[in-house]
Amino acid sequence: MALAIKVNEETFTPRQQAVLTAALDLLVENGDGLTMTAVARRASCSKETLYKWFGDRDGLLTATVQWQAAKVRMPYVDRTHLNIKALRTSLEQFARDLLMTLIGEVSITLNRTAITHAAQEKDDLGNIVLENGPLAIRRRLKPILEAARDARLLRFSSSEDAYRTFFGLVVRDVQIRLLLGDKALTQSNVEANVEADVKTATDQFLALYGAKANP
Amino acid sequence: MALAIKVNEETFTPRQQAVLTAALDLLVENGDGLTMTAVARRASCSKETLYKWFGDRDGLLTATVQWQAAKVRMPYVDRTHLNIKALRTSLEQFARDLLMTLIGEVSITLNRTAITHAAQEKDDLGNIVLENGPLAIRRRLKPILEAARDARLLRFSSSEDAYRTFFGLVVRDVQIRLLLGDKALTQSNVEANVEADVKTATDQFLALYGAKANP
DNA sequence: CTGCAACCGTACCGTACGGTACGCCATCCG
DNA sequence: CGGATGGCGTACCGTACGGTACGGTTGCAG
Repeated sequence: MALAIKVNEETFTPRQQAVLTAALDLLVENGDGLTMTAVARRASCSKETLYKWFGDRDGLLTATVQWQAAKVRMPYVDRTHLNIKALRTSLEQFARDLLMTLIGEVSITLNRTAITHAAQEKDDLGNIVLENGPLAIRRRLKPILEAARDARLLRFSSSEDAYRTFFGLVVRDVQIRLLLGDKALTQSNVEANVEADVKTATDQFLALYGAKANP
Repeated sequence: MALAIKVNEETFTPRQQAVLTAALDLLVENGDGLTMTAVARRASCSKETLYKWFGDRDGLLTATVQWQAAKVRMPYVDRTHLNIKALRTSLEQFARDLLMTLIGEVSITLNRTAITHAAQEKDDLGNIVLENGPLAIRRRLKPILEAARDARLLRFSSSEDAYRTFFGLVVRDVQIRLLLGDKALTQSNVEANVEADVKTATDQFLALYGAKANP
């Protein structure tokens, strides 16, 4: 994963990370009303330093999103001992991780910021979030799906389609509703149902792609 | 709720609709860089008129989104002659409509604008888009699902869950990727696959919830 | 014709914010 | 101790944009 390397090389000093934390906090609190002055004040640094370190406002925004998005961790899955039980556990793990991540305030903020950014010609942030979100999941999940197919646990013609179906079954309309600020979907509300949703999504996925169910 | 009523009563004169069209065009072209001056120039009207008609920038934005979002039309479905074939056709119709709508530039723009708006404390636009998007679909689809259940064509315990599964199977990761500006997902690219995706999603939904498949 | 209302075009104001400049202090090195 | 570097705080500049004011024009009613 080229991006992870890039992120790792782009190493920020602790002081810089403090600044990025301040920026992220402001982003989460204040929506995208992120001003350089506010970040400087929050981080107790001068604007001049911000510009020196990050170039301009976009640079600061990009650094913040990049740094934060890279923190998303995918679950590790042992591909060597794949049986139906292990597969189910792995899928549930992925589903749980995906759901828990994208209902978090940080994820919502990052996605909103990136989408706002993409509304202009700029697609930097969009790509960063994509790369560390949906596409990262895809990269991690696909090999497992394919391994499961090789082990005759799953059946599908396109692992791409299988992945996307899994994504859809897990996420459903939760993300878009959260992004749009649906007040009927409080975070705690959703969080309480994560386990049930994870189980349902996994069951449904296995019903659709499990070897037995898909002759 | 007050909002839906407001939409129906809030009837715009042709001149006002021309202004809203100009605003929407600018929104689509220019991202959310919508300025009052630009709208006035595009619509050949004075800023004073804009403020007189719409109050302030937010009012104009709200009117634009409201007016446009209300144009989304749901397919009509005959609930009285439900058999498995009619149900499948209806579901495909819904899926096609949903997909075609949300991959359109207008929908993407509206959603982006609403999400940007929701990033601030404001959730006006978010609710409008929600109300005319996902929630409108839900309102239309749920009765059909329940009728199909009554006709023993579908089996599920919660029509809410069934609806959300359908949504997930149809939309998958398409919307979020488009909103984030994924360059790998051109509109024509997606559009070409709509029919296949519609069929797949419907098949999968019926496999999960069809009476035969779900004993 | 006259008055009036609506509306266009434009000039104008105030503010917020991105970006820069500068003075001051702390730490470090010779 | 003295110069230099890095960084804080603040003041400042320019611009873009939301919002207002005003003069000019059209169309209509009496």
